[in-house]
Amino acid sequence: MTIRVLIADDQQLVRTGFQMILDAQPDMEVVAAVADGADAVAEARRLRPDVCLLDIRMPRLDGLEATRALAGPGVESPLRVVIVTTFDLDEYVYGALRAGATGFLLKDSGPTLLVEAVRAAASGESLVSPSVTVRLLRHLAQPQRRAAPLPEPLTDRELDVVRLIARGRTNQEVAAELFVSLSTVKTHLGSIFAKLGARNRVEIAAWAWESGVVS
Amino acid sequence: MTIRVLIADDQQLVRTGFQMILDAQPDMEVVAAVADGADAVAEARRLRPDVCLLDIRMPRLDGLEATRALAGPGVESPLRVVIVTTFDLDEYVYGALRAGATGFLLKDSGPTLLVEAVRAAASGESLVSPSVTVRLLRHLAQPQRRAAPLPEPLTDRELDVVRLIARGRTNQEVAAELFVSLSTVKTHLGSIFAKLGARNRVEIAAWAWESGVVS
DNA sequence: TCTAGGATCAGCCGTTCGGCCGAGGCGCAA
DNA sequence: TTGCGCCTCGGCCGAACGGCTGATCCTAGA
Repeated sequence: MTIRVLIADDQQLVRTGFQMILDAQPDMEVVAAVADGADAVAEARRLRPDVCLLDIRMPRLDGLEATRALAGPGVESPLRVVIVTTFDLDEYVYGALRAGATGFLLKDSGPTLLVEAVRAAASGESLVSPSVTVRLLRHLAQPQRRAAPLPEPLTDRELDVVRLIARGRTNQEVAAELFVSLSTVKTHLGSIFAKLGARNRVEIAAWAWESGVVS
Repeated sequence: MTIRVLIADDQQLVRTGFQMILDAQPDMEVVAAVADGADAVAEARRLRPDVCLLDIRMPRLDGLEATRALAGPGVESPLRVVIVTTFDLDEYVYGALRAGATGFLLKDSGPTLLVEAVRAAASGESLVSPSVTVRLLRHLAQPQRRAAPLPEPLTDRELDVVRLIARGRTNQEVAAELFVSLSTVKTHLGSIFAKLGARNRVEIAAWAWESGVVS
């Protein structure tokens, strides 16, 4: 089963470079190599390749718009898109993910990663450049660490209350769901207010969302 | 500059396999290969390798605990830890990230990715298994898409109110910050309640956090 | 054994919330 | 011009919230 790849980049050298790397793989075949986003969308819809390698900076239609057209939310049969770009700006990365990209590669990644990224994308998986990944992981790990600067740790029971409060339950509902009385809930809430320094239940909810206690 | 690697896995075959792969690289050297987490922490502190490859399932101290000890929040000079495991459970992945891991590899990844992951970790970057990455990216892309299913679109002014409510402001404070009267705030809130189908202000706040209106 | 902390409950009381009524001004489009 | 939607404001009222004091029970640790 050969992996059919479409390449879109406005620089001729990059196109042929990628093509040589991929065609050297026994299980890959470059079915199209175009120079702008509009052509990429047209050819991709016609040929339906397994993986589309898209540059971001392209004439007529940039790579993010093209990604939206090929793999964005609402597209009925989305294609696998790997964004390949020189710049690892955060806005590019998140823009690409939101647009529906499967992978995100920097052009300084080396041929090994390019091949691996295409292979991963073809099977519905994702390979992202290590230098980009490290920032993404920081993003994912961050909200959990912000849970540290809690002045005093909440007890398990208090966390139960916090989770329900954060979902919009009233004290009465929290009491019912935890099988305790309204008074008990209010007592726990009092401790939570004191420990978090919150002034009202919404501040408790906001803390819960920020710190990852609920998600 | 050779990359010094520590391997921790309770299975002898896995240890030697990893060691052979890494020692075959001209720029890598395995400085220790241990069978449990406690030894891993001790040896890592003594030898201070550039990268630690840790399995999750290990006797005495599991990989996540070991990661916390070597790279967790609060550690003064954290080491680079790559988690290598058979299972790609979500709880493992997020647990590893929260514990401070730099990378996350599955054992079915192939030698190429292992080498690349070590190289990435050594330079402070992150390489994560493609099958894991695809789920992480979905997590990152998700909150933006969930902003769509709002029953009726809120007006700009209503969004102003929502943002402040979600941060725990009282109606009085919202009024002051928006330079309007308390009555106006309550009117806006009424519209917001109707449009979102919320029953109380915390549900408004929860919607705001989930949909990405505030972050 | 005594003690400290967590979980459970009760009542009181002032404040805030949220629903409901009504009203006026403004800009835009039919 | 006549709507319509949005923003602005006021008052009323019941329900929910949040602070307070005080109490019992249980478990873990000194």
